[in-house]
This record gives sequence, structure tokens and C-alpha cells, in this order.
Amino acid sequence: MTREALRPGRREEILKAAGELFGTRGYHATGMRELAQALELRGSSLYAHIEGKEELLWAIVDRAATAFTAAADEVPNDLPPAGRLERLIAAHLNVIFSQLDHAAVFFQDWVHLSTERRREMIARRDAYQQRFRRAIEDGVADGSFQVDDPRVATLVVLSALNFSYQWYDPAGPLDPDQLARAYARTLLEGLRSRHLGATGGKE
Amino acid sequence: MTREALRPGRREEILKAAGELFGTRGYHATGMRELAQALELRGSSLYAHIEGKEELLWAIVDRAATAFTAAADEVPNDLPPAGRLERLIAAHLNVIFSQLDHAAVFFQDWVHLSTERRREMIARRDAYQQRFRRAIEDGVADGSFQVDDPRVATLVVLSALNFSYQWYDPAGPLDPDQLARAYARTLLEGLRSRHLGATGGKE
DNA sequence: ATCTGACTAACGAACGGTCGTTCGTGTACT
DNA sequence: AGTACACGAACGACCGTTCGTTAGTCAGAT
Repeated sequence: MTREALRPGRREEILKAAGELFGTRGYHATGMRELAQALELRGSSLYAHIEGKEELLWAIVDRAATAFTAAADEVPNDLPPAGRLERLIAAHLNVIFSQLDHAAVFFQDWVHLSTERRREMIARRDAYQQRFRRAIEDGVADGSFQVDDPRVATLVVLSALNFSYQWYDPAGPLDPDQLARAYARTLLEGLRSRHLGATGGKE
Repeated sequence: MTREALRPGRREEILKAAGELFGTRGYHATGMRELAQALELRGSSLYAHIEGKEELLWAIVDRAATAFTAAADEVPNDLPPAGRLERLIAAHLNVIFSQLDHAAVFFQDWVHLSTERRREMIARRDAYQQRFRRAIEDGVADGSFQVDDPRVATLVVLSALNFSYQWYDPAGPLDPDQLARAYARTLLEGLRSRHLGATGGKE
């Protein structure tokens, strides 16, 4: 085999392949030899570049988490709540759509991290959720939103966003930006009823 | 060991334990000996009651899928769209909340089924989604809903619902029915803006 | 009342295979 | 000469599963 690349470049290739395999087959369903084969290597050769399988998982999950946080950091905190939430939603979806494999690993396989790393991820996830909740709470305070419980509303929004990695198809007919906009709109305006009723609840 | 139970009861116990383990640790991360240990058995003993590991997974996933369909069947198709969708949402959440383990397996591990069984699940899932989409489309037609794209709206709603298995805590402070109602309301009315604007789009 | 034979279900041992990983070696490049 | 990197072989552990055996239970015959 010809000597083909410098060290850091190779590591990046491994991470990319691992992201694809973990994302589609799942972490525990992917073997190291299988990963090596995707890179035309022999399994044992991987260990010149990485520490082990879990470090690989951690690198991917950490990268995804950082991407989410970085994208949300681009949204100014002093924006009016509705516009702020819209930007947060767009940023979130953009990360998922543009790094689908890593997002899949992030949502599916973070539980398989070691206890300590899992704890760290939970903390970072909670801090991230706070931004959404704060935007919603601010929106309720200034009258642009009207929800029963901001915590539940936060869960609704983030659940709707997070599950998208399961069905989003980059090869599909819809442009991701367009899709994200439609998605965000539906979420923001919701299924807007004519006046108020329409639900079975006693008003 | 004392002879303790009749045959069908034992199988049910195994399914229950498998649901809990697959749901929390994941299908591939759970060993048959580990499952046996949870039942105070020895691994090899399991095979008097089941065909194999995948049959176990299939039984759980199939049961969950059937529960979803059965719950949706209880909702009359001739209800007005908004009320119908509300009932569909409540039914869906009720299945998730009342069978959290099986729901987790259903959403996480169905991909690990054999090709044929996976195909079947996809077909059933699509048929199920149709009910939600039809309710939304009907609601758009009769003016009670107003969305850009019914297909996207369907994905938003079902994503928001499905992801709930990740955060719902049966031991938490919130009553499941109450939570489901708040959740459904937020979804139905959405984050209702005062008039129309509030988003960044040129309206 | 006791014996008998069929049956259920749990067992220990072992199967071939795969897992993640280590190590010593070879080789092409700098 | 030194180094970066891929290799084959092998490690111990665990995987899902099979198999022959044993212990306990029950029905019916004696």
C-alpha cells in the first residue's frame, strides 16, 4: 500500500467512516473490523490512530454536541423571543441536516458512553435545553406565546426537532433550508385553530 | 428449583424482562445470559420458551406496533378533524407512557430486525402515519387547521410524540394523563402567536 | 396408596464464531 | 537511520445457541 496521508487526516477519515457506520447500524452493532474494512484496512491498523472504540464514540458525540452549542451561540440572546426561538430552531435543524450521521450517533448512542462521559453529556444537554426554554418563557412573558406549561412546550419543540434525524433524507426532494423553514413555521405557529375551541377540553 | 409456573406465563415473564433490558441497555448491548440472569435462569434455559433472540425482539416490536394501531382504531374516522387528531395524539401518548419499555424498543431497535420483518414494520408504520396525515389534511380542508405542508406537519406532530419515550419518567411528578393533555394542547394550538407576524419571514 | 411413564423446564458443558485489543514484524517514505 | 503505518497472528472474553441430562410434577394404572 502506498503511504497516502498525514496522521491527522487519517484520523479524520476514520471518524467519518465511524460516524456513518455507527449512525446507520448502531454503535454496538458495528465491529471494529467492519469499520476498518470501510477504510480498506485490517482492524488492528486502526489502533495506530485511535485509542479504542469508545474514544471514537466519544469523539463523534462530543463533536455533535459542540456543533449544537456553537450554532445556538450564533443566536443573540437579546432578540425578541419569537424570532430568537425561530433562529434556535433553524440552527438546530441545520446541524442535524448537515451532519446527519453524527446527529444520529448523538441521539442514539450517547447512552453507551461511560458513566462519566454520559454524565457530562447530560449536563451539556440540559444547559442547551435551557436556551429554548428561556426563549419560550420570555415569549410567554411578553405575550407573543401562549402555552400551558413552558417546560412541556420545550419538550414538544425539542422532541419534534430531535426526531427529525430518523426521517430526514438528504437525497430526498426537499431542500433542507426550505424544509427547515416549513418545519419551524409549523412548530412556531403550530396547528393554529380558527378561534380557540376545536379541542375537546372545556375552555 | 421448584417447578413454578405454567408454560405461557413464563414466556410472558421473559418478554417483560427482555423489554426492560432491551429498552434501557439496547438490543445489541444485552446478552442472553444477562437476560437470563434477570429471571434467575442460566441462559440455556431460555431456549425452552423462545426460538431465539431476534424472535424476542420481534415479539416486543410487533406487540408495540399492534398497541399503537389498536389505540388509533378506537378513534372514529368520522370525528371532526381537530377532535380526531387530538384523540389520536392522546391515544399515541397513552401507549408510549403505559408501555415505556416496549415503546423504547420499538423506536430504538426495530432497525435490528431481519430485512423482511423490518420491511413489514415500515409498511405498518406508514399506514399508521396516514391516519395522522389524513386528520391534518381534513382539518386544512375544513379550515380548522392552517399549515404550509400537511406532510411536514405530520412529521412534526409524530416526531414530537415519538421522542417522548426518551424523557418521560413514570416516577416523575406529572400525572401521565395531565401531561398528555398539556402536550397535545401545545401541539394542537402550537405556540400561537398574537396575530401573525413574530417570525422573521416577510409576511 | 403406590408405581409408572410422559412431560416440563432448568441445568452444565460445550460449540463455532466474533468481539475489542495487543504485539511483533515488515516496509515504504523522509 | 528513523519513523509512520499497515499487517497477520493471536489473546482472553463473550456471543447466541445446541445438546444430553436431571429433577420435579402429574395422570392413569395397579
